[in-house]
Amino acid sequence: MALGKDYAQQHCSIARALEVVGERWTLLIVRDAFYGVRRYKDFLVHLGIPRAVLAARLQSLEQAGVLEKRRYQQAPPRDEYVLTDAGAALWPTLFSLGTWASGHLEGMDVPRSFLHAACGSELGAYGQCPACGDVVTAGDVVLAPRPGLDPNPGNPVSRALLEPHRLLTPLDVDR
Amino acid sequence: MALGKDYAQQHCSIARALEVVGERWTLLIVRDAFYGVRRYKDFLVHLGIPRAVLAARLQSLEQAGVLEKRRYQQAPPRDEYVLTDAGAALWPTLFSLGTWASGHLEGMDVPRSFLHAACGSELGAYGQCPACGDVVTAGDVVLAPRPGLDPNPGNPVSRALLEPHRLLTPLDVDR
DNA sequence: ACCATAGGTTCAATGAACGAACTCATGCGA
DNA sequence: TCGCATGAGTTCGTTCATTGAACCTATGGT
Repeated sequence: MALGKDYAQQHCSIARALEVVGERWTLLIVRDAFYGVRRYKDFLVHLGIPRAVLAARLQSLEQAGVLEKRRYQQAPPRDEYVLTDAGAALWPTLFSLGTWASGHLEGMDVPRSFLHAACGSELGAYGQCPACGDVVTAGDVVLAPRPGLDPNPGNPVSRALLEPHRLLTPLDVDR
Repeated sequence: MALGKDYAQQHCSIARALEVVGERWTLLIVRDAFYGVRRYKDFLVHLGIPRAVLAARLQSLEQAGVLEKRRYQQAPPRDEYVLTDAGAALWPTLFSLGTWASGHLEGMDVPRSFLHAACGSELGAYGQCPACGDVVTAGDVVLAPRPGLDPNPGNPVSRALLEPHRLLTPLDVDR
């Protein structure tokens, strides 16, 4: 992409990471993938992203090995995009980014919380469970809405996310 | 900035974070601030960023409360940009981003390592010290070059970074 | 035969990034 | 005092990316 030309020079792992996930929209797509969004249409309506940009980003994330595109239905042919293991390893980054915003940005009311699936307690700094002491990986995290989240959103993906949902498991969008 | 119009709708802490640090160059500027870069000129030569973009980013990071601009010399007037506490709290994000790239991107040879200043061991997942078990904050991290890093870089900032350097402490660029 | 749906691609208009040149305040050496 | 150098920007024309609307294709349903 475009970041490449300059960033590649940097010879730094952070710069290399940003080459892959640093473009506009990219990390939001990855976030949605953690939330269980898998289909083109669902990314589209949930993010409000232009179609051309979504297609480009899905393709580059697939090439980078973050997402895997796989056919889940033959006729009509339908593909879904699922996080690979490498993609799922982005969870600490995404979690700390969200935690940072919750704690350090003005006027943030935190709309959702991340809970340890095993015990239900809210994850603390560095994604640790304060009760168990475990560092919790994405598959053991439950995303739960909090009061203040719009109870009647306009798109089916947001509606599906009104109920607690385990990360990485597919979201049942069509009720 | 430009991301705002769409991202603001998202009512999600990750989206809010990306509003502040999600633009091109922004996280590399923050990374350099952790490395001890403080002056306009040094950001410029180390990043190879267009001057206008750098000026815009420094200003928006200051407004967001990530960087503090402060006068370190009256005549001629000279300012430096230093991470605030809120800015320094971005360390886990940056660290996990770098860790992710080191572990999951093709053909990454890791050019630098992050060590726990107290004991010298290399930091593990989520920025924990495997020896002490402590979660290490940015101020207790030493950035150390590894073999393979260009031994004779073209700019003084990269030259200064050839020696181990504690994060957040000012970099002595002029030898 | 007609419409709907999922997942795209194409295209003109807009906006952001780029890089070179210019500005301005100051210090310094001759 | 003149002239040059330095740091920290701003200005501006060109290039590149993003946007949103329209179009396309394959299939299924009625």
